[in-house]
Amino acid sequence: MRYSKQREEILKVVKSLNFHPMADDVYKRVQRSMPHISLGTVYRNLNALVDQEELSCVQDGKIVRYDWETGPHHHFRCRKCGTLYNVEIADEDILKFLAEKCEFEVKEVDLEMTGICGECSNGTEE
Amino acid sequence: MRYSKQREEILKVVKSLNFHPMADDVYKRVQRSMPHISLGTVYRNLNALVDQEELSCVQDGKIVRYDWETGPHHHFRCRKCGTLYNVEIADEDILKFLAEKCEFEVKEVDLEMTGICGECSNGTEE
DNA sequence: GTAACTGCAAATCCTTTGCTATGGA
DNA sequence: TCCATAGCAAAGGATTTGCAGTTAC
Repeated sequence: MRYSKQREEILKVVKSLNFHPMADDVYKRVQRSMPHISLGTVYRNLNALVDQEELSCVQDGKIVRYDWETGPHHHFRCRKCGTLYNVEIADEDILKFLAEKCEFEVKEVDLEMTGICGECSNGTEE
Repeated sequence: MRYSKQREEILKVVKSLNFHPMADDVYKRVQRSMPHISLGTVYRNLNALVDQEELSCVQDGKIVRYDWETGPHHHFRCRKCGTLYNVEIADEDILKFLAEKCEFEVKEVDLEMTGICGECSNGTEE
């Protein structure tokens, strides 16, 4: 893959954000430094970066969100604020657990957990 | 919600299928007995049935698939044939497992498992 | 009778694609 | 130079919505 200033900037933006942006979020951010960039270029590069495993992505309802984290990981969604958090749980533990519980031979798992995050439960609990 | 012949037929069709149909699959099937039904009506009724919890749905990439199973359950996708199977695993077991592994207080989990299903591994294994 | 529901078509949203121009190696 | 990549705009697919006519109750 050939170098491009646009792709470099797109990658930098996703890695700099502390949330899981959708393509349009990335587009708006990159526009600040590259006003002429097109949305198509953003989509093409995000897809390329996911293919190269420099980024990963999560399906969030109908839309795709991008994720700076490329290693195997799972997601926790806060019911209150909607934030999507990355959660690291060793896959081997989950697979071992599932081996006992599931009739199929599971090779890979994707977990989406839901609950209330720490931020949102502050003051509510204690 | 008022009765409608269309909704009754749509529900019947989803419950009769042994796969997870997308709206258009349902539309095509219902058309056999109701040639004038519109795709909009199918979408509206599928959404209504999910709201009423007479059906559930699964996000499958960009599209929504409908599911005759309304109780809590998970999904296993075969890498080879693409079939989406329903899997019943007691949520309490998973939540107990996750309580130890995850920093968040998980209230709900959604598992998407991947592997090769029995049908597809026949002959390959043994 | 009247609100909810239908069919139809247009609109919407996110995403991809075709095309010509540009720029990295 | 040459081909991958950019920008732009048009097309695409799944889904929703607006509206006028129809139907359940």
